[in-house]
Amino acid sequence: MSLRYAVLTLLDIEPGSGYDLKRRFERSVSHFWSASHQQMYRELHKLHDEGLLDCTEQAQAGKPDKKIYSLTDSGRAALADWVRRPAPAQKIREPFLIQLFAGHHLENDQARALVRKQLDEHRALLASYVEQNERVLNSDPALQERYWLAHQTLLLGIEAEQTWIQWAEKLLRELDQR
Amino acid sequence: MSLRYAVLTLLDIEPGSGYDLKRRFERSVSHFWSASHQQMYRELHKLHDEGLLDCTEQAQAGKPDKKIYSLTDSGRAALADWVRRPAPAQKIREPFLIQLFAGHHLENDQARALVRKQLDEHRALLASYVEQNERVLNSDPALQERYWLAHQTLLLGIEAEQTWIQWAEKLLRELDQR
DNA sequence: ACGGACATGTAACGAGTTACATGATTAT
DNA sequence: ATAATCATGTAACTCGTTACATGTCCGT
Repeated sequence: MSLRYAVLTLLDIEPGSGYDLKRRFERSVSHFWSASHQQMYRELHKLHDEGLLDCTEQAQAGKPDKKIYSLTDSGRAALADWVRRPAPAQKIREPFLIQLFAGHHLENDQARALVRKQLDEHRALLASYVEQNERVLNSDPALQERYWLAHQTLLLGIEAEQTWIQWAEKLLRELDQR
Repeated sequence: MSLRYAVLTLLDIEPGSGYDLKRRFERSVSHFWSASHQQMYRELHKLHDEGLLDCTEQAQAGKPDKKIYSLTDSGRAALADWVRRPAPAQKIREPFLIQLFAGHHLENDQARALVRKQLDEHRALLASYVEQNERVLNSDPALQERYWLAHQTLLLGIEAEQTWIQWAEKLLRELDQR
């Protein structure tokens, strides 16, 4: 039930098409949500059917038509209502940690290869969050004030990645010594 | 595709029933995986049909019969094979952070209530991980050595929760000042 | 008498992934 | 020519949640 509110939140901040939304999920909220374009289109149709979104088609020169979605009054009401009810805690599901948990099947160098691979991915994530953070810090102070709470989510993403990376680096050092 | 390997891993360490497994998910791997009993039974049936698990029924005095599952040779082979292939990175989906992202719909005290609620839950998680950790540290050193890598996953869980809690406490202090 | 732990399941639905499908424009 | 970006979609499948269903034993 949360995807719909993620979509409503982004469209509330700024209306856009399914394609726009997909990019915004990748570039601005990837530290706490992800969704494929198939999910977007399905969700947008459903929200439109339920009257939470308006849709206007926009012709473009040299590009396919766009369907621009924006919140209706009942969409804004649904979002404002959901936002203040405590959300269910996320359930963690981390395949890599299953692999370590089954680690007695792994040779030392295989374990190191797995950890190094994850470490690369998490370092790349951290770098992209830090970059995003710099863009925020260079933006209009009035906007920064308006989206101050939203920005806190990015700071959590950064700290979480740093913790992860430190843990993995320590683990690699210990694996090297065995 | 990862639930099946989580199930295989736990049954590889020690055979058991669906009910046992459900408890072990809650008590020993909840820091990286969760699953309901319905998922267990479905997955166990599937793995049994595919020949990765053996099943023997065990009558019990005063309790319902148990179906004890254990890995077949091909089950162990499937696990050993999967374990060394890099797993896909987890996709984060955290409903609470959507709520903060839509935080311009929240009054200051509503935001504080949401954060405090999450903080309580994360503190409870941390306490349960710390308790688990103490049980591990008091266990047979030979087992600790055998499951050293598995134990590292718990240490990550603990550090991740500490990071989360520190972030939330700081956020609460800042919300108090506004 | 009632609730909690033990033990196993079915059915329906919602969420997420993978594969397939189409078609224009722009840059190499 | 060929790939990348823009733009929208369908179909089939797996995974995860919620609700329903049954029955025993044990403690209070």
